[in-house]
Amino acid sequence: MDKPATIKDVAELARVHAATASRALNPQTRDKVSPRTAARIVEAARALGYSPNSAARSLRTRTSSVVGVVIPDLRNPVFPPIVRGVEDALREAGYLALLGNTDGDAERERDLLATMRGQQLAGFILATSKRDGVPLGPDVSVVLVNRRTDAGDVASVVADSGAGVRALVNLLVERGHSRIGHLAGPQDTSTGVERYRAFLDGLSAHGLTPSGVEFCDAFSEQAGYDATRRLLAGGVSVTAIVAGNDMIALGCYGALAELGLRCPEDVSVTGFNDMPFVDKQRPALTTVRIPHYDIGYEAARLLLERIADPSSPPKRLVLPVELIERNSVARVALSDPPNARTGQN
Amino acid sequence: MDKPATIKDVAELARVHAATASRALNPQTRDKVSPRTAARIVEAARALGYSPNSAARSLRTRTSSVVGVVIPDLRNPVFPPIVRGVEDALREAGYLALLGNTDGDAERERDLLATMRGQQLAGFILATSKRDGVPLGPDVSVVLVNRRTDAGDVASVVADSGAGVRALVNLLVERGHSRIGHLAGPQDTSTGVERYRAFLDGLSAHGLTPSGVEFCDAFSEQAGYDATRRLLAGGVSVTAIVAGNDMIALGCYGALAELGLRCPEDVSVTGFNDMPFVDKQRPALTTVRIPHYDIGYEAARLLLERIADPSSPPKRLVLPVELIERNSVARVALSDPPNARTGQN
DNA sequence: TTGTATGCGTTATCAT
DNA sequence: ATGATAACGCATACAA
Repeated sequence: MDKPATIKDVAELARVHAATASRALNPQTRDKVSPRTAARIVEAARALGYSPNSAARSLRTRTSSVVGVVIPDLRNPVFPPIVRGVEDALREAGYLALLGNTDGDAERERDLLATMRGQQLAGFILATSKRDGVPLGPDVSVVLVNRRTDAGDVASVVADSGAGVRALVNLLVERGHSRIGHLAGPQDTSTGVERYRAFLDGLSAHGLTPSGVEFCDAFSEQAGYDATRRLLAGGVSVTAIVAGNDMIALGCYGALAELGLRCPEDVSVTGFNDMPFVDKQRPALTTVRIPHYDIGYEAARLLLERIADPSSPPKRLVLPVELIERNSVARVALSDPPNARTGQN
Repeated sequence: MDKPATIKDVAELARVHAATASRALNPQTRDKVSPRTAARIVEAARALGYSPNSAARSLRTRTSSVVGVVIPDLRNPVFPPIVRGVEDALREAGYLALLGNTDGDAERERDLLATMRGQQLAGFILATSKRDGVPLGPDVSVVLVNRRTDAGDVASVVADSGAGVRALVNLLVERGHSRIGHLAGPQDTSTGVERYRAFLDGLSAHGLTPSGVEFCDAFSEQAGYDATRRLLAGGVSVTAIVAGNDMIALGCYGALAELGLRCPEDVSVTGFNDMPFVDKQRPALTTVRIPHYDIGYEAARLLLERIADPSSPPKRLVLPVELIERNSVARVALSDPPNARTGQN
């Protein structure tokens, strides 16, 4: 009894034919067999520790209970909760997650997708950040995370970045800021451009214009540091900086400290993502919390829906974000000469 | 031409039999076919965009190029780099990673392993933390991470926790500390007991005994906070605390601050793991860096070795750790009455 | 309701 | 060196 039991073994023990056992064991077709024999078969399966051979099943049904999950890099702290959410939703449905990292490299992504396609996967969850098209045919189910194609024919789940940035800008304006700069994320990522646009929109809603924008070539601390140095070297004077994400904000902290500028007394800083431990920084970072786990969970739910009914229209989910006020935003000091237009709202 | 090409299509185009095509396309058996026809077959495969159906292959060969990776929770910051290392090593060998979280629940682990076993996986990497036996037969290849069975018949990769803790204790003693307490991790985890034992050993190597030990019921900030309160509520006076890991150390920071104790001036604190951002805490945490990525990478290498040659003896790898000195350890103040035995080394 | 027959795509064995 | 054949385990169309 070394080898795992097959459905034939189960059938034999239950004294039925393999086809009957198959029907009894499959929830889909269970009602096609009498309750009495079904119970006997289930019992036999349990006794033998039967677990179906998924390779055989996949070969036969041309699909599997495995979903490909492709992300840039698991070490980026936004992805673990997303992947965890995906995995939880998948497991509830009896599905498994096949994980792959691309490091944002288009070729790696193609290779990985090609390899995975050979695995008869039921679908894909793509969280890669570049904005180019989806390199998969229309026959496979796909859900995009943190990213949307310009064409609306692919399901996606994103956070409402725009609302988050506008909330940040509103907070700043409420606190009396009018000279506000932006450390924008890479403009070849959808989050980077969305937040940049929302920053512009949020400002203009208050009749303001940006006091300086610098673009980061990565969502990294180093890039944030460099961009801050550039922003301030240009002689622009700001009382607040909206960073493209938390990492960039942390880099900004470092540059500010080096420049002898205090945060938040001299310049307020905001982040984006609410990564672990930004609440423990000095000062604790005011930022926007993104429901990463929920994004992953809902993405998997959406994918499961599409797998169950491929003809269903691809939904595009936008999840709300939450403003997290901490200590990196201060009311602009009275000694700081207020902008002439300050009284207007 | 909707459906993906099969090996039969390739064979037809190359005007050979499917069996020949199979031989030509498989690196293992390529030399059993003439170079001329082999080239023709490879060309045909490329022309048709042929990619083998892994379900059929798995069904036939009773194995696959997929490895199961089981961890407690991806959101625990030690796991992402481990999983990334695993994935990189696997991909270099053309393998894929099937990921599952157990939340440390034994039943969940059993279920997951049962589900995965049905997938004809080539092997498993288990990073679950409980110390009980491995719930898999001897026929499947397994490598343990951060954990070893008491029996030495299973391959494993661990960090040298003992050396790390001893380095921490040595540092503390060098700095004049002799009243040292320990916030031990859960004693049903191998890391928890290993570090506890190493703490005792390290101390006794200097002729010291612990000035207090409290056990945490989890490797969490809250548990660290609670344990610190208990330790100090007992009236014990320590000048240094060795925490079971970084999270516990962070909880310790919190409790100390609440008690009006300054770190490191009043009490020094050490962590373990060197999680992201502990270098940005106040004070920056002195800790031990574990080569998480390498652990994952080497674990996958070991597994691949065992898959290639199941009769090879199960290796047990111990990777070196690195002491990271930052600002949470101070020389004990002169005003603090030194222990009578201080002069002994 | 249950049994029979067939094929999914691949590779291993045997024959040529 | 290549071809023919069978079998891996399962699910389904069809027959009973």
